[in-house]
Amino acid sequence: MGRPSNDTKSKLLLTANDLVWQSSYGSVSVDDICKAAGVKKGSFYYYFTSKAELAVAAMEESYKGYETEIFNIFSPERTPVERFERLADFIYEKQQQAYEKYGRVCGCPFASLGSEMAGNEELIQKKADEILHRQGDVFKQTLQEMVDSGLLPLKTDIANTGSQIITSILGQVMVARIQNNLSNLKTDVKVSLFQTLGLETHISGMSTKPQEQQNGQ
Amino acid sequence: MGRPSNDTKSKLLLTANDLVWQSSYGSVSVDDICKAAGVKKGSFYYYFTSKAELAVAAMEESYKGYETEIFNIFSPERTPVERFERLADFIYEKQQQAYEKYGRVCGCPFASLGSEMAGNEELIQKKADEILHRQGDVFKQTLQEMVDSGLLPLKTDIANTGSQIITSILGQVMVARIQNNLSNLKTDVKVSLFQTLGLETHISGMSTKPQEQQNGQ
DNA sequence: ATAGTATTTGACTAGTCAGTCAAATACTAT
DNA sequence: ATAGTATTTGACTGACTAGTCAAATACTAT
Repeated sequence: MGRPSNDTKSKLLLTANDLVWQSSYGSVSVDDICKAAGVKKGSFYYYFTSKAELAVAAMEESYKGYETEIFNIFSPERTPVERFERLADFIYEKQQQAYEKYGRVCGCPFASLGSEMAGNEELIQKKADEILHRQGDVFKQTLQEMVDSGLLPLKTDIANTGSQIITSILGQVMVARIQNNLSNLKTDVKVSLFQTLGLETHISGMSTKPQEQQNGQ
Repeated sequence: MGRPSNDTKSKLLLTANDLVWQSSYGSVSVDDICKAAGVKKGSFYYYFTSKAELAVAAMEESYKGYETEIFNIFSPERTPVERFERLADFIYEKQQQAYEKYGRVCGCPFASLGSEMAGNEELIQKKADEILHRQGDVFKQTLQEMVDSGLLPLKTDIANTGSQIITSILGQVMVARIQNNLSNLKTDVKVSLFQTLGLETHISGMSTKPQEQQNGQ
């Protein structure tokens, strides 16, 4: 030992993300993260000065990956409507994957953590806020395109519509976590997205509502 | 000492609610709650068997108060539209009061706590879920009235619309907490509410959007 | 007054928490 | 091979954690 695997830091970031996403910042200890990552605590404090600093770094690391997928979904090759359709599917897929991996609906890692620690750790709150803005900017850019191309009325309040999209998605994802139930997410994200945009939903297999049941424990 | 003030239990419930709402379940210890309530730890465990049990009891206690206000807002004396208008104002007022009292935007106490502990404390998750349903039922009842009276189209999916209302509000309130900023809440809850209902907003001083700034720290 | 009960108290666990540190180890450049 | 540096280790804090308990105290009914 001494100076081996240089992925110690990224292993810590990934592990922290996993554990906090499943449960919460408060219920995951530095020891938990170290044990799960196979790293000794001394190493942890070689790379990070505090638990909160790790959390912020993990948020950034995780969001960077998410962001490239979002950039891809919102690429100019797609029509604006296709982008939002793909977004809705993407959100569902992410939650579905997390469900398979962790055995429960996990919600939005950034918003959950941001909301949990908003009153205690300013750096975490700020990072969550920043991520919200980065996400919002992507939406607003496409909304502007839609206004320019006549798909949306000129009087559209882009900033407001953008944050409506974000809040609506976050609300649905948070409720899915609380209910530990993905079934509402499957179609409703798309429905409310198109309703917010004032567009008709002509998507296959998407009437107004089926209703299933699924609930852990 | 011995058998004095019989409000020990309710003082604990109230204090727990206050502290957890401001910060989080994980960052508030039983000692914190006891100290703030002026109660010794022995007494705490005379009334509650665990921290989680207290949290659940505090949620119920707090929601009961909230619920009577909601029942009032949704009383048959008001028209359905008035009810939802009043609801939006009520939500803003609550957050405003909490902001004045605690110095920060606090969000929804039930959803925040429910989301935080969903992966760790099943009883808390279940209680949050139950509260979501109780709230949803009130909405759905009024939505049914609106369909019956022709205010909403017959084909309206009431269950879906009801949960859209809830998720949209929760999303907005959570983002307000993360951003520690109430200004978007003031008009946007009403706007998105009426948009979800497919009704025009003819409310005084409610165009689409002003924009202020307010941010602690 | 006295017996019984509800409530309070404070001292007590035993484990966990975030964070520290000096020493050991492995790599890199010379 | 050797000197310097990056990284790892494990043992160590001291404060805090949720929860326990026997004894003390205050109320209620008689």
